[in-house]
Amino acid sequence: MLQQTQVQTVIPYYQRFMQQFPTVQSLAEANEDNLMKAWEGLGYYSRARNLQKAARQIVTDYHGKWPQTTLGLQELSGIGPYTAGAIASIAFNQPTAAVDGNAFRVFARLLEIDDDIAKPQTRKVFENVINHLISQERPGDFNQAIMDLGASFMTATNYDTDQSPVKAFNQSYLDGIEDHFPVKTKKKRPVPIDYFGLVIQSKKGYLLEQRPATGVLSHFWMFPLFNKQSLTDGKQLTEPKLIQQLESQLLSDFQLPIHLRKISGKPVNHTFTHQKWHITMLTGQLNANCDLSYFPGNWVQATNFTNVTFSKVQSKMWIAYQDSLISEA
DNA sequence: GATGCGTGGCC
DNA sequence: TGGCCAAGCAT
Repeated sequence: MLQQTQVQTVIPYYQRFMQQFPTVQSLAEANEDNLMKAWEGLGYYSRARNLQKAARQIVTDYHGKWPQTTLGLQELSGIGPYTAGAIASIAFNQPTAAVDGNAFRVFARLLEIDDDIAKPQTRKVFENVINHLISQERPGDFNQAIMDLGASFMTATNYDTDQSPVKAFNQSYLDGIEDHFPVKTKKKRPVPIDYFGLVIQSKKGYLLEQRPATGVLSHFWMFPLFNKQSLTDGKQLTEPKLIQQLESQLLSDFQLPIHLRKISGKPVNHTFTHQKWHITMLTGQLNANCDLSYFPGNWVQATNFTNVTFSKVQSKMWIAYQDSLISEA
């Protein structure tokens, strides 16, 4: 849970999760819907699937006994160099580095290491240094202390090194160049993508579509999204023309005769690490007698939405739709 | 080795 | 608002 996620965010999820799945065995046997529901809102959902895979590996391949070395631990799904080091040092007292973002930041500043921490190969530099410095007696406490330093006095921005207990060892601070470290190249901006989001209701419920097994929000059930770019085949069309195009596509591809209209209110925006979605919400009435079975999705009553795991962007679309009903009433 | 993968908080 | 950041990993 703590991979790329702050402790503050994780704590309530962790407590609920451990209550629901108290043992490796229980996690291995968990129902997928329950698992995803327990993870709902935490993000990076492949972590949940990998966690269960790892539990199943431990039960079946390791007969319930954890591997205890960094190399052995990395055989488990979802466990990479950092997590393996953290488990090996904290749980099994192995004197091995756990290099996370905190460790990068702390040691880059302490030792003025100017390798670009955005590059994968740089991790080896830090592992080498830390494996020479780490306490042989209390390796877990050592790694935790580094992470706590990085999360308190030596944060990425607004750090307060003057109050730090290790300032006397902080070379970049002593040299007055702490703001030069760590060196980290910038990430690309999220790519903007325009969608229509469809809220279509029949007597059987709202139409939800399952996203493919790969890519953003894989496996999640959402209101159907249509990429405007692929809808027009690259051509520039006015919005009414675009909506007409979508209507005819729904009819020809899925036998859904429908008149679409924009809902009131603002479009839904949602930014992921690499994509920025701008969703124009549409709704419309279906002909009561049309056959609903051609569209590759499910019709779900709103009363059953609590049983479906919603991503943040799906929640936003649902809220936007409900708000539009209120303001139009 | 670069890219994709969520969400929330901060300024 | 937009950019950056957060106890990274799989492909």
